[in-house]
Amino acid sequence: MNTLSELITKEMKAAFGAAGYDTSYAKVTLSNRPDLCEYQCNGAMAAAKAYHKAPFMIAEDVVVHLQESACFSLAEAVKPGFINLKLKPEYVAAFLQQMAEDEHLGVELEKMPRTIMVDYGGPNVAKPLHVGHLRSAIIGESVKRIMRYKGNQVTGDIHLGDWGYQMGLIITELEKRKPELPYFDENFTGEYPEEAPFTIGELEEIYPTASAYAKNHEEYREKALHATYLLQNGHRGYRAVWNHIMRISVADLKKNYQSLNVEFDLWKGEADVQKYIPDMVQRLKDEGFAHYDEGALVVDVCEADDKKEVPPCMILKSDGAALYDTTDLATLVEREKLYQPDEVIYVVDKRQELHFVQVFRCAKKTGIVRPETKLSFLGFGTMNGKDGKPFKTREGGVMRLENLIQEIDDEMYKKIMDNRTVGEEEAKKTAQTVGLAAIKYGDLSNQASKDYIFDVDRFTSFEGNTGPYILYTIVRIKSILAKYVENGQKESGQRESNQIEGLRLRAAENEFEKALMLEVARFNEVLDIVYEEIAPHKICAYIYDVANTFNKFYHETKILSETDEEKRAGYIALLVLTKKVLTTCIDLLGFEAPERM
RNA sequence: GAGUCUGUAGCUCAGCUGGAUAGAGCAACGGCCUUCUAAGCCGUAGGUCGAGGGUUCGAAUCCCCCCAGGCUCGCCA
Repeated sequence: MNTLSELITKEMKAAFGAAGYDTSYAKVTLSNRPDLCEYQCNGAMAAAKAYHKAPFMIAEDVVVHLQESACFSLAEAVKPGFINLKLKPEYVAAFLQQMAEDEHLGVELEKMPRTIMVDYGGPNVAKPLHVGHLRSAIIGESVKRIMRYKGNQVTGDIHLGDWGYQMGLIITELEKRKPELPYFDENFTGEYPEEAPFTIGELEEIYPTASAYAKNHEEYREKALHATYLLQNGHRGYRAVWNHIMRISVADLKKNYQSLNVEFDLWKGEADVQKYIPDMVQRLKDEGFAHYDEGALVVDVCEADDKKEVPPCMILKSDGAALYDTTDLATLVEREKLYQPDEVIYVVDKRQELHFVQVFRCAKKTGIVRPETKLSFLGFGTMNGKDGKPFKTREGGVMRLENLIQEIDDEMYKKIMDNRTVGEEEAKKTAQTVGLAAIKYGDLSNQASKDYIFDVDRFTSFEGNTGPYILYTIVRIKSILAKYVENGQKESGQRESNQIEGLRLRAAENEFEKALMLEVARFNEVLDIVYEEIAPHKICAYIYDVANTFNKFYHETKILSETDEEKRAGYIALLVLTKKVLTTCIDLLGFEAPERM
């Protein structure tokens, strides 16, 4: 289905052509002067030079051909050379009707669906999630959903950090505490216990303890490094411990991500791709891509038009160990082998950009991915506190994600209990739903690539451009629709479940209704832009506009008490569509609306 | 030092493939609940768009140059 702008532009092109001007000047855009018109065309001014003619005259020539148009109620030439446009209410209503009947609300699916992998999340096993993990999860989830909505085959991969030094630390600390465990008995040949020797709580305490201790105790550090080495080289007991760590930690991570409404299709990690490294390294050597430089094995990735020197991609350290370049390349090896993605999107901290430039270039150059595979880096900025510095707890430590969420939920719960008389159970659940929306909307309404300030007070204040405001608007609509159904049942005594579906949109009769219709009609156009630019924040901007326009309409219009039955049904049809647009959008952002709040 | 991003109202942010009077929200001040949820709506006030040049009929937007700040710059990830 075309967008409204496309349809209008088509009309405008015909008019430009009929008036004898090139149709490329006929682009119509949303008006930036809503007091004057709904849409506008600035092409006459651009065309003035080419035709050696005053812009206003060109505009007048064009406008003549628009007077009989089926879609414009107003088409006038103004001052320097603007063409101001207003749409016929019936035209807009017909457009919305078509949209309402379309399964995808008028959004065109990708004609050539692509296989896309979104690499996001990236938590480290055995370390608690902290606020640093929040943005990747939130943005990545939204990106995944947006790509999917357009009809692509999308896979979300969490890319666990499960193969590093932290594992050696945990093993070392565990051995120190419980040396009697069979994992540490070199002569043990039996079955290791199925039960893990620690709980998730202990695990989370072991890592920071060990990490801190290692910093001050060289011998301990050496031991941990050695343990890491042994683990990576197949030490049977350590491998068994590693399995325990993984099982417990992943279960906990799943729980945490679930509470964020974040869902991964793949739970792959660094450990999964270690097996590809030897062959990959060998091939890079054999085919002459890699060479030794200062003792390390590297692949040059600088290019002729680089403005600065791009350091080589490092494959092996001087001591022969793999590092993160290696792992990311091996991950691409596996992805190519198993999934052949057309595109891989990395949703990671923007400070890692150089690393990914190196990896992407190396992967392309060495044929790890096909030349046509698109590798995209979607870097996000830092989440700062009110002071503009990276977000910390009051004590200056790293804020755990759970605590942050809890803090927001508590605030929300208080607010809900203050405002309404809802049961405690419902209030608790609603608080979580609204709290999550507050956090996600607060994040996603900013451009992903920029740093932003996470202000708990602002996000929990729930006024203005916030997630809760959006939810409140949806809840209002739901409430009206529910009452409409209820009233209908009372009047007719019937129990039709679907009274609000299938009602026809009517031409708007007042400016508030029309404004809402025009806003809702922009949905497919906005989604195309969001998709092309991978810009979730534009969804936020859009639904904020929709919510505002709806609330104005709501304020000016008596919906349920409207006596003209057809008119009332038309309102309901509009509300149903508005609700669909809003709920679809928040679903793409990764949160949902409660029934009441 | 090099590269890169950012600088818009007191605060937080849109707008940036050039267009009419630079938009929101918060904070401040003033209105609107016997009527579909006032977590709402309406209004007032608040800006030499970091500075200076340039291109253009027209610049927050494009180019140049400064200023300020963030981030990155081979053996941690």
